[in-house]
Amino acid sequence: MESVFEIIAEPNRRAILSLLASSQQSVGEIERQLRMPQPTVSKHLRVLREAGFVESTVDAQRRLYRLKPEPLHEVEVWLAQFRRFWSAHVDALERHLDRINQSTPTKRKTRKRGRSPNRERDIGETKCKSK
Amino acid sequence: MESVFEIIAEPNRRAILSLLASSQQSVGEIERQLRMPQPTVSKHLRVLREAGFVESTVDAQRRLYRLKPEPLHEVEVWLAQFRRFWSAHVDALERHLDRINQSTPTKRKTRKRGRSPNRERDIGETKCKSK
DNA sequence: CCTTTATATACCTTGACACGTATATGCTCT
DNA sequence: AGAGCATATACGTGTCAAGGTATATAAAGG
Repeated sequence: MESVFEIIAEPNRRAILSLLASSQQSVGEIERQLRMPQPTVSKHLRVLREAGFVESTVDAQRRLYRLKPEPLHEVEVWLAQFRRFWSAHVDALERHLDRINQSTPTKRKTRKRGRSPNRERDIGETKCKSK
Repeated sequence: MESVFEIIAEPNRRAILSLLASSQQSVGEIERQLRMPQPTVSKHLRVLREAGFVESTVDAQRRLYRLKPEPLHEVEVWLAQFRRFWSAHVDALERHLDRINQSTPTKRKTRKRGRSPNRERDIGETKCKSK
């Protein structure tokens, strides 16, 4: 269990984090709200704690867990490199349309040599050129 | 292989995505730049493709892969609920200090009944009060 | 055609991890 | 001290995914 990304890959852990985003919770409260068995909660909390996602405070027999944002920030940072693509959604679509409609979308060394409009075998693929 | 988060949990896949963030690449280029065996690249690309992270374009025998941002945007959206914590780093620290210094942090039905300052067994835990 | 290049897939093995069940630890209150 | 609650941990089990190796598919070029 190394990376931050593996930690948040688990749905239950994400649910716990989301819950703690609103406010700190005891194990029992998490258990009830998320409807998962107590050992499961404890084990996930352990993982989250050791990874620095949460910290706990002892309150009598209870333990109150609250969020620590640092590891999530790490995800945010990784994600930042793609941020320019969000706004580029429409742009990308346009460029895509260009690509399939015309023959000189961007820089291309080889250019169209006449191909028949036969389908690809792999779905999801877009034939763009041939030579 | 369901969720977007499981997809990006894999380090090699994240590397591929990062690489594609700069520009589209052929399988061979990815293979060389990331120093991973070709079947590995192909398999990860397959996962990424089926999850909508990338799309491919046929260029002769090559396949050019490029990024599709939608699934990553999904991560961004999930992450948004924690965004207020980034700036709250310092705030959280302050609140924490408050908590360990005073005796009535929030609502508490039972109140202090005199306890000795013995340490917790679990490291990483912060004793905040006792009763 | 046959070879080379590029990419995809099949098969197998291995290891990690999530879960359930049972149990341990620790605290509180009477 | 004993009962009961809250949380943590140990253990056994099944599943699934990642990696390696080998092979299939397909296009290019001589």
